[in-house]
Amino acid sequence: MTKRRLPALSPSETEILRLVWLLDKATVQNVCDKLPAGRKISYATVQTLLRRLEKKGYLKHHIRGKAHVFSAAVKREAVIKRSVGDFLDRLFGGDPVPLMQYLAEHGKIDADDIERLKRLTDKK
Amino acid sequence: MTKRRLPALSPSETEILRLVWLLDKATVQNVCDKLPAGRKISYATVQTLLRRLEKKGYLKHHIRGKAHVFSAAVKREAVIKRSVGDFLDRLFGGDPVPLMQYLAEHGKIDADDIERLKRLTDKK
DNA sequence: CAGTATATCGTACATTTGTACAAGCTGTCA
DNA sequence: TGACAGCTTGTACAAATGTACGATATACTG
Repeated sequence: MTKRRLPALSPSETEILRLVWLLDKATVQNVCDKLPAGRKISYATVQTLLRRLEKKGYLKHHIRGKAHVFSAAVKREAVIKRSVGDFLDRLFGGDPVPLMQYLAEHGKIDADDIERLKRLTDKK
Repeated sequence: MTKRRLPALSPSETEILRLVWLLDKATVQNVCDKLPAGRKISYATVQTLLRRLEKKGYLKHHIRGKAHVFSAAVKREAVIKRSVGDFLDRLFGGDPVPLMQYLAEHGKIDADDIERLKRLTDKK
């Protein structure tokens, strides 16, 4: 099994990668259209980011007409796992509990979220 | 109230900042000593990172003997809040539930934790 | 007081990141 | 078929990042 370590994701790359995941398959234009309203960033920049994501191994593409259609080259799960892991290490020394507490105490998650979550984990 | 927006933290800076928080007050040497075993990074590099953290406004220092003693210049809480917020935005579009879910599914957090969490948020 | 161990300071430098323009292809529609 | 809208490619470039050396300053120790 080739569990090779892809080059790290930069913040902006992560932001773009998330949108590709969301769209499943996406052209540069598609990604641009999905950018949050306030995000002022040019088509060309999105394109560069997608190019880099592909070079780094996170995306692949096929051609449709004259456009590139990008899609995930590695499982989202795996990327999330690593990103969260790295983040946890850096900010909390790897201990997830403080993060959870933070989320709870700062209203990032509310009672409803907990309910949903409870259902999710119970089901497992 | 001066809620100014400090320059973003880089991953390595975050890593070092966490150690200063942990130590409360720390010299370059102290930080080096707290680095996890595998982390190969020179004294000089740690020093640069601390310098940058101070320039960015996250740390301040006073002198003790010939050494600088660094400590937090802004509340850890505030930094955490922003870091987690940014991270959540980039990777999950701001929705914390998938993150919690990830934590849950990887055995980092179990049903009991969620129960406690529920109580925590209910009480608020 | 002079030497030594320990600090900081100034600086450097290759990469990565964020951002984007300009030039050159290529479907498509009139 | 020829022009045009829409894409990609090549390239650029300043700023941030990760990493660290060499020179200089300074507190202790004998």
